[in-house]
Amino acid sequence: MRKNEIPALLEKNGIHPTPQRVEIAATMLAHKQHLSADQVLADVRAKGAQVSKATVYNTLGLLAETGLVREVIVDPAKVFYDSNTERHYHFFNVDTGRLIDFDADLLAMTKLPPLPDGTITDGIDVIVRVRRPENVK
Amino acid sequence: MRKNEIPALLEKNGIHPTPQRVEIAATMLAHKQHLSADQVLADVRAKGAQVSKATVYNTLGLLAETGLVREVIVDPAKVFYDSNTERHYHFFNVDTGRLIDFDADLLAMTKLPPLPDGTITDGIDVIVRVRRPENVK
DNA sequence: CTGTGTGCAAAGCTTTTGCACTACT
DNA sequence: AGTAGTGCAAAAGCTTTGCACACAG
Repeated sequence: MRKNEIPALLEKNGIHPTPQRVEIAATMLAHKQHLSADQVLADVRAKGAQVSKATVYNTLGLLAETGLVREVIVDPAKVFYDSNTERHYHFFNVDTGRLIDFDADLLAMTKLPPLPDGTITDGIDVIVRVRRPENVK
Repeated sequence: MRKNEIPALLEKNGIHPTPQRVEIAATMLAHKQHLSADQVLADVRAKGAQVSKATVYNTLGLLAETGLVREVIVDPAKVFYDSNTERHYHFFNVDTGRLIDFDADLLAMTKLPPLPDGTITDGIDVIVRVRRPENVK
């Protein structure tokens, strides 16, 4: 996604495109990637933009609400934001902290259990935790 | 599990059964349940035991390492510890923060994608996020 | 001039770390 | 006395909140 398309995209999703928000969204949406909040902060600062950590969090929250990015919760230490919004699941390498996508079609989930009463599905996360073999603890 | 069985259980898993650890393990393993660290702390304090938050964290970490409890990461705000160690997955109600087990057999996962090179599976988490219908944002 | 919306400093959490202390050898 | 292991106060780190400011009507 090119940066000059960002303001229109934000507007279309009901987000007022301020300079900080455009910068943050441009960083997130440049490629399909997984970034933590402080990686985003480092990236936008590296480009010379002046943004606070709080604004990064708030903006990523907005993007997540509108579905432009997705929160991935695998590591207690920090949330990842994923700019790949297609149906997919994740490998999480517990040794390296690295997150890798895999297409939802590669995992056949044929039946689902009955949902708790009075609820509807909001999303399904599948996390395959992997590590290197002979991992000496 | 009865409390007087706890010390032997800990010992069998290579954990020296100190009074604090026994108290924490007894709370966790009393029923199949999901507790956060500070719920555990509140419980053991309610029983009159004198334990610090740090010890609760360290002990839950030990229990998780030996497989007596399982970490469940669904909520960025806090980790849950699950005393149900059988194969199962989770519903997570995003409105209430409530976590509900469902048996692994209720979800048929017939194929798995090829793992990243040089890794082996460490575990698979499935989280079905649910919410109440007509949730007005 | 008033009201809505934005960005950020500061506060609030959860979790980790380093150290004093204990309990054995 | 020396050593290994334990519990906790304090530190660290991530995330949220409340407020000052800016801007539109």
